[in-house]
Amino acid sequence: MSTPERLIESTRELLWERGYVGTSPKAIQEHAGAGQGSMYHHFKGKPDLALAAIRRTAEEMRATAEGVLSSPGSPYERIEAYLRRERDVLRGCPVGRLTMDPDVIASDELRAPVDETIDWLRERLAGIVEEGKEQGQFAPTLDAEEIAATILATVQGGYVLARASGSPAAFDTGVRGLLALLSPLR
Amino acid sequence: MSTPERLIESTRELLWERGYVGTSPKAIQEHAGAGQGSMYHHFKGKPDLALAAIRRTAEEMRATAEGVLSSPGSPYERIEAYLRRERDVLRGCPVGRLTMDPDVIASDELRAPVDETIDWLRERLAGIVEEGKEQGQFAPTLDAEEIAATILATVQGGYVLARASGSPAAFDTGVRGLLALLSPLR
DNA sequence: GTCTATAATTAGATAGAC
DNA sequence: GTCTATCTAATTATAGAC
Repeated sequence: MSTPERLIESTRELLWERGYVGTSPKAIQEHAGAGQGSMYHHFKGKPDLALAAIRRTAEEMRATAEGVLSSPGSPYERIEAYLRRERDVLRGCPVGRLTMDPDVIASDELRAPVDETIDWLRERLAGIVEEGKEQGQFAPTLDAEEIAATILATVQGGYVLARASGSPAAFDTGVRGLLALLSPLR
Repeated sequence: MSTPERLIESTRELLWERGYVGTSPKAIQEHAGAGQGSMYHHFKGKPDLALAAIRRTAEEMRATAEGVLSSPGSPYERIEAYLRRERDVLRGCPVGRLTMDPDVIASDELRAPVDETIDWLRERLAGIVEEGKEQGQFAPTLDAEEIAATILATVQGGYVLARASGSPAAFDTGVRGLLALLSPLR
């Protein structure tokens, strides 16, 4: 892997684990096996490198979600597949965790990829819920945008519950509750 | 206010805004108007002070939640009151945000108050859902523990959506979706 | 109890040799 | 492109005077 590549990938991992505030250029350099001069040659500084890392993480998450959401099956089944998809629950969401970072939120540039990804996901889910309403799988009284926000919030909040308790179980419990509420059988 | 008090209150505010990793002893001292020597006289160091701050924040959150959840009304109404209670949405949850802090999660002592508070809240909500099932307000097929986890996750995740978009609206949208799914009328 | 002095380490970056 | 040297400020303390 090229040096810029290693720097970006290292930044992605450290951002996921320690957030922006908790990630120092030195730590990135050590993790990437690159010198200081090398880092500042390829990137303007920490924000520049973080932006590249965040953009890539956001892109990847979107691709993963699209893969699950566009799979065959009924709207309910696709939402279930998204909710039950394998996740590294205790590591948290690599995109969502950035919203708790004061420096990311303070920068419009760094926040943009986060905002866009979550917004895209919400719209994508809303479309599927709408489909489900048309097919009679979901009650016509439900608001697709609202349900989409609830689904996303349950996932993002599930990470919080799991990390608080130190076990992925809490995530799954919350997901099962939501699926029960959404279930077309009830 | 006494110096230790001011130090604890300052730490609480900074932890809420910048997290543990992003909060320096110096920032705490400046915010509290206390000198360095003063801080190290009253507390062993940053972790000791943070523990006092986190414990108090957890206690306060529990008291606030109990106030809303023990108010008169049906189970659904009390859950609705909890979900709709006034919040400083864009600041995030002062307890939940700590779960994204690597140093808090790495320390059993610092994580304990967070874990206990969230766990207590989940049990408290589960009891109310159970009540609702007994009264026929919620379907008997629902699992109270699961629904409680979903409610808490929706709240915690709502903060994430709101901070990503920079607007409290996303929080409210997710809450409305959940209330629609829980509604005894549907 | 509070203050100042001191100190080892890191953060975040620039300059310039190679 | 990568490296080392250098720099300013901040971090997280400890020591000891007042």
